[in-house]
Amino acid sequence: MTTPLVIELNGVIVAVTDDTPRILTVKHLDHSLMESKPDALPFGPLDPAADRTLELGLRGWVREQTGIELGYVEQLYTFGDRNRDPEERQGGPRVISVPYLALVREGQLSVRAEASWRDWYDYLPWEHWLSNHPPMIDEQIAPALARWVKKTSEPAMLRSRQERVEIAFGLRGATWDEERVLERYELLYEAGLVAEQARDRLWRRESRKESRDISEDSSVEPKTRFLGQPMALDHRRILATALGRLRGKIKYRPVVFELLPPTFTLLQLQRVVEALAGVRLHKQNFRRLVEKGGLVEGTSQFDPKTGGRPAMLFRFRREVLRERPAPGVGLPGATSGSLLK
Amino acid sequence: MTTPLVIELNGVIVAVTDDTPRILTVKHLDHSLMESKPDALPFGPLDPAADRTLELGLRGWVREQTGIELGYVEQLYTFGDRNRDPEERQGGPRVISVPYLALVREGQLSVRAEASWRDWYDYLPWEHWLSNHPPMIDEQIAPALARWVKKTSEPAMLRSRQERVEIAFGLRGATWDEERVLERYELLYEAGLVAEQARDRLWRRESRKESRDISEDSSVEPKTRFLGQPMALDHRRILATALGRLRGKIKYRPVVFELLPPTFTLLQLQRVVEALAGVRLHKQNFRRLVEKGGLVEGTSQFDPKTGGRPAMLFRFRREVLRERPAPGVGLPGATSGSLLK
DNA sequence: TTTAGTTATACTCACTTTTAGCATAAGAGT
DNA sequence: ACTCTTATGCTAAAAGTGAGTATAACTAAA
Repeated sequence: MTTPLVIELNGVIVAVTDDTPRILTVKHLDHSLMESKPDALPFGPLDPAADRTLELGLRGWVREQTGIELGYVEQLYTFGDRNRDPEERQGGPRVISVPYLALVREGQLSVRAEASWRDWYDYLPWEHWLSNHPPMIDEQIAPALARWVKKTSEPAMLRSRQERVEIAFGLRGATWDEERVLERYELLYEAGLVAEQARDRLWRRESRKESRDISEDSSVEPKTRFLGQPMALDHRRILATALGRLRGKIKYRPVVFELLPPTFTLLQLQRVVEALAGVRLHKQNFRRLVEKGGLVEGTSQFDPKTGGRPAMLFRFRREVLRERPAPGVGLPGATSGSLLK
Repeated sequence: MTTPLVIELNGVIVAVTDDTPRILTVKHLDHSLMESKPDALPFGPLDPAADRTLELGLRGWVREQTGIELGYVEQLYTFGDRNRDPEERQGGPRVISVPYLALVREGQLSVRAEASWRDWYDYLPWEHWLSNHPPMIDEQIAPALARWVKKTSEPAMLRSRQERVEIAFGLRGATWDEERVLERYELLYEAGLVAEQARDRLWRRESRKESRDISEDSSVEPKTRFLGQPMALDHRRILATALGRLRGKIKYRPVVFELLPPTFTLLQLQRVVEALAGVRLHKQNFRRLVEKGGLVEGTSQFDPKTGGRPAMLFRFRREVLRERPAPGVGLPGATSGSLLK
């Protein structure tokens, strides 16, 4: 008698419109105790007999649930911890999920009514540094995490938690690393600051058999409101993985262009990068970098609707792939040093 | 009647000794037509009932097959294309494989007799640029790939192949990107330059049912010897994935130290980086970079066995994690540009 | 005990990149 | 004509990089 196994495919479908990064969500029938149906990513199981590749399976589910035919797609990670899906506890199969990141141009698509575009910072508001250091971090996150750190009595664990918190959230002089999105989400989850943790705890209570799963001090924060909009299952963890990956990738591969029309102004390009990285950039230097770096080339067309002087329209310069080893847009602190003899 | 599904866990276990990167292999019982048993990575199926996480499952298999208890471990990718495992064609279950990269310190380990350490460049010799541009590239690979490119008649396909080849192998003025290891292996596979492709083609012939799987022009090169040592199943593809990932990662995360003893000389550190990247570095500048970059700190101990002046022993400086967003060792061309406003 | 060979480490110098601005250009609206 | 807005050109100072020279501290052979 073997335990059945299911591979679930998830799609994090990203577009940037109006300088806002958005993801495509669907409604999920949740039999949980959460008030309303939480947002979910498009997802569905792999059909081991019919789907020739994982990616094709994913494309099929996305087509069916949202009406979109995906272009650029990239595998993110494989989550396989037991009991990520609560149905597993009620005798369901072991579920392994394989999420994909997909980049599309929102304007050129129409989606099913069941699906809708949401600002991804609604789910991960602490990642939004466009205007400034989000006050939420100092006002809610830092104190709550400090309490959580102190909840453990073991000194080694305490130091480890302390270090994780400081590095992840750039506290006490540590520098904020915009790529550590997943680390941040997981800390907030462990510390009980996101609604999903409370939900999963309830499920854990219900199925008392595995009481050791209830870690002694991962408890719900009483006075803190939960942070950000929750999602179904572990979809927010997947979203965090996607955001982290994308923030990393734009630095060394020209993926931003998947989110832009074939021709665009440099400010449009900059806004997309900023929206993803969650950081504001220096306009003149950005221009110099992408232009001199050979990443784009001017068409001789102009965009008259800029509000000021018309901007030249640029296009992605494919040849850069031959010329430079890691063509991306670069972000603060990217200078790491080169040492060829 | 559902098709059964199996998740296979693979470990690419890396150590660097004598300035040579090595991987741990085991013997694989292969019912194929290949002369002798090909080398394999340690691997085994996930037990959906017993293994709480994928990583734990992997650690178990590695322990059993090699006698090693793994430390640093990182998931690589999930390969799910149908018929990667030839047994699938003979009615076996659908196999999805999830490989992990593990870094260990070889000197401190003793492994089972069934397992053995192999130079990873034996399997991927074209990646070895330590002494110079490997002659194999110009003498065998470039001409063979050029023939393969021309085998297609469709112009779009031809251009696409041409571009892939040039970018992957740094031909015709393109720059060699040491991270594109997987791209290179896959090109060689498609072009029939590695033994695995010939083997898989034979299997494909045998099970005639799916004749469309035989792509018209992915044929075995007649006059060329196959390149590099073959491995079982698709383990060489997995190895290529691992090498590419590791070459990327040393640049922005301090993973090299997982391969070194707690204290080491700067030359030891440099040799490990060189072994992985397959590139030689400038000694004085390397020293400046890791020292000023805060990646290491001197102990006041010295290593007397250097052959010349004794070298100071250094240790990894953990605090760098707080200070710098992406602490790694840096390689040629890493200057990408930073644009904070 | 020189002397040659080997590795370590300090320092320099000529560039190149990056940061942070200033300044001008070319449109729209009043 | 004036103001506001966005685009784009340009530059000085600071920081970082690539390639070497010079010196130090050891071992082993002459």
